[in-house]
Amino acid sequence: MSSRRDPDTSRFENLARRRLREAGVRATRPRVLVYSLLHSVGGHRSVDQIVKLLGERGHRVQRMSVYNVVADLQAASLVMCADVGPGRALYEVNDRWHHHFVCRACGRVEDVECLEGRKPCLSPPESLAAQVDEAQVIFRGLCVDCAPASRKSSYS
Amino acid sequence: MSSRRDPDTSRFENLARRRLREAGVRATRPRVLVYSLLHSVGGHRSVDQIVKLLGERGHRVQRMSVYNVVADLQAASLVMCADVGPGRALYEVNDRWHHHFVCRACGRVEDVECLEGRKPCLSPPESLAAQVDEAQVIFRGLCVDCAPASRKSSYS
DNA sequence: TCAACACTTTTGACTTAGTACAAAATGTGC
DNA sequence: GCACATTTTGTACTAAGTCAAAAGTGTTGA
Repeated sequence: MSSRRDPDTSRFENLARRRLREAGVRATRPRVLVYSLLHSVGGHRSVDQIVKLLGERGHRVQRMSVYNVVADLQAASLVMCADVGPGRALYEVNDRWHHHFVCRACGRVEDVECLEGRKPCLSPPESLAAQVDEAQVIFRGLCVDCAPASRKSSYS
Repeated sequence: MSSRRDPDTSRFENLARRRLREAGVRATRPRVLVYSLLHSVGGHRSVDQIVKLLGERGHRVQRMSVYNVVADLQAASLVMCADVGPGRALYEVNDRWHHHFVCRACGRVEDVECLEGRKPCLSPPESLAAQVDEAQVIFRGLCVDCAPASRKSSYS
């Protein structure tokens, strides 16, 4: 039924189905929908935003299902949770390892290229006797849109 | 009244009062209590944990007040919010700039020394045309207590 | 292609985290 | 010590995430 709505959508969904199978997870309806949505819209999305975006496209999926799905897809390394500080969790497709910049003023999140491009890109001090498999960096400051406004007050 | 409970407590509270004044914020009861608590117990504490810990010490403070207090103290650079991923915000005293290690299994948070020791310790790529004032790193993996347990399954 | 079965989704209620606002209280400078 | 603005308190509310049991669906093997 969804294949008749939009040619692009079905293309994304077929890709999603294949990727899911390859990763060893069952290609259920919510999983295909969530994964292909994240692919098509891009960016960093919260669970409720995913539910809303799918709803707008005519796909009713439960909130709880999306919570399950993102957890499963994260375990399968198909999506990743963007560390942007406390608050609600944001998810994105896991293509290339990267970091994030968060604007203090407007909350906008942008990707920051990782020089390494793969997971353990920074090494923690030896003293931490544990196995570390990833190091996410959060850059904070003011984005190009917000910087001028607050710079004005610094100059006064 | 609190000064008669515990000699150490009043010492922390006097220190806190002085620091608050120096930072230009009014030394109100909740602020003094929260700040001296964070100093004395150390570690990374959520708002509700702070309310509970204060309650156990005989100080009743509203949850809402603690939210206000940590926001004010953060603005005054007296406490900082530890970026440990989505979920509730954790606060700690702001002494030396450092990063965090979070255990995937038990959620434990540990401090990781920052080689620089002061705020913008990593530079973002030039392409991000914005002013960046801090870069927090979150190391994820398994802590010394959890590592052996899951290593077992990797070896099977 | 079909049936069986385990794995997922759905549902609704519940816990936890954080916010809004107005009234009461309190710290600080004079 | 007073006046006044700043904070705190209390209550109610929204948002975010979890739990558990029943219903439903994808996959495997015949």
